Amino acid sequence: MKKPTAPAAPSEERNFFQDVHQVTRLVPPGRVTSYGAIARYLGSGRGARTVGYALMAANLDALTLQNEEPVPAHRVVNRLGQLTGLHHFPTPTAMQERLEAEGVRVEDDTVVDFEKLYWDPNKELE
DNA sequence: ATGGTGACCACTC
DNA sequence: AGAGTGGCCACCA
Repeated sequence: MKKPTAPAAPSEERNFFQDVHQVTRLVPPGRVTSYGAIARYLGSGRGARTVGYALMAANLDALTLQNEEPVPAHRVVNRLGQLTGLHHFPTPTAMQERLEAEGVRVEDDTVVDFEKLYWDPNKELE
């Protein structure tokens, strides 16, 4: 058995993280989703904060994996469509650049037509 | 072990 | 209608 006081895998993510990464990868290009939607989809409901945390870890992980499929964290924005996490990207413009590269218009760090591009895993995937 | 923080959201007054 | 507080999950000191 293992030691309950010591983490089995410090570098490995927890169930929640893995789940968040999975859902984020399901987001189609040109589409955006919100932390709350993912949190709700996972059953966390109000654990949106952890979702954002997982996204950050996902980005760092993507750099580490490099060979694996990165997590399109740039497709995840807050409920208002704002690129709140752009500060945590490798570059402050990486998130916006990537979104625009996919056809998503970003103005003032906010996704234009956010509700139109909004991709809800609960509804789309269901 | 406890407290505080964090890419947030929802409810209540 | 606007503002304030709690809640959720995970990590760090």
